[in-house]
Amino acid sequence: MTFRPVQKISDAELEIMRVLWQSEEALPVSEIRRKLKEKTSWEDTTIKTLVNRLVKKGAVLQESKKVYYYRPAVSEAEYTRQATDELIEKVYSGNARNLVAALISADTLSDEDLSELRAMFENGGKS
Amino acid sequence: MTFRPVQKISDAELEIMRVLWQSEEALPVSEIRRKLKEKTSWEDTTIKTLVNRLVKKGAVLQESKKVYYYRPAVSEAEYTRQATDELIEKVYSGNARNLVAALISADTLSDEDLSELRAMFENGGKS
DNA sequence: ATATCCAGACTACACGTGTAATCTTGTTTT
DNA sequence: AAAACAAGATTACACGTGTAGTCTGGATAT
Repeated sequence: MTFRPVQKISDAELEIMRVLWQSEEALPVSEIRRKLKEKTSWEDTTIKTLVNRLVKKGAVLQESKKVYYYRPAVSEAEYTRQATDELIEKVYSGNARNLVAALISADTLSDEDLSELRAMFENGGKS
Repeated sequence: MTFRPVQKISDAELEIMRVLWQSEEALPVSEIRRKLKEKTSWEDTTIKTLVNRLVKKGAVLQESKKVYYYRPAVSEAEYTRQATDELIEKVYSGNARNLVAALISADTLSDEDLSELRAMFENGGKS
C-alpha cells in the first residue's frame, strides 16, 4: 500500500514532467523551454508557471545554483502506475482484470500485441 | 477513430451517472437523491447542480413530464471506453499493449486473474 | 557605463469542479 | 385556506487549471 500521492499532475504540467523525465541532469528553465518549443507554443511565462506549480505540489525538485535547476521528484513509472490505478479504481471497480478483459475483447489490441502478450503470460509476467 | 466525446464527466458527476446507469427507467431527481443518500452526504441542491451540469454537457437527457425525469445519454460502456482510451493516449503513448504489459508485470493481477485472462487470450478475445 | 535581456516573483483572468444557499412557485398536508 | 414542502431556477464561492502579462534586478553585450 505505497500511498504518498504527490498532488495530481495536470495535463499541461505533464508535458513539463516528460521533459524532465527524459533528462539525466537537472535542467534550468531555459532548457525546459528549449525542449518544449518543438511540441507546444507556450509562452515562456506559461512554462515557468507550470514549473512553479509542479515544485509547489512536490512533483519536481528545485535546486538552487544561482539559476534554479529542476529535476523530477516523482518517477515516470510512479506516475504511470498512479494514473493507471486511478483509472482502475474509478471505472473498473478496482478490478484490474476487468480492464485487461475489456482491452482484449475491445479490439484495441492488434494480433501482434496479442501474441506478444501471450508470451508474457506464459512466463507469468516475469520478463 | 470514433470521436464523439460528450464533454468530460467529472468525478462527482460520475456518481450521478452510476445511479442512472443502474436504472432501466428515467428517474426524477428525488429518486436520484434517494439512491445517493447511501453513498454520499451531498445536499439536495448539490445533487441538482450536478444533474443540471450533466444535462448541459449532453451526458444526460432530461424528459419533461411536469417533474423532469433523467436518463443517461452516454452508456457506461462508452464512458469506460473513453476513459480508458484517454489513459492509454495520455500515459502509454497511445499503445494499449504497453498498458497490459505494465499490468502483467506489475503484480497487480492475481494468479487467478492471470489464468482467467490466459483463457481469454487463447480464443483471441472472442468471448 | 549603458542598454538589453533573461530569470524569478507576483498578478491576472476565465472556465471547470466541488459544494452549496436562496428564492420562487406549485403541491401536499393539516 | 394556511402551512409545509419539493422542484426548479438562480447565484455563490473557493480552488485547480490553462494561459498568460508585468515588474524587478542581475548578467550580457555593445
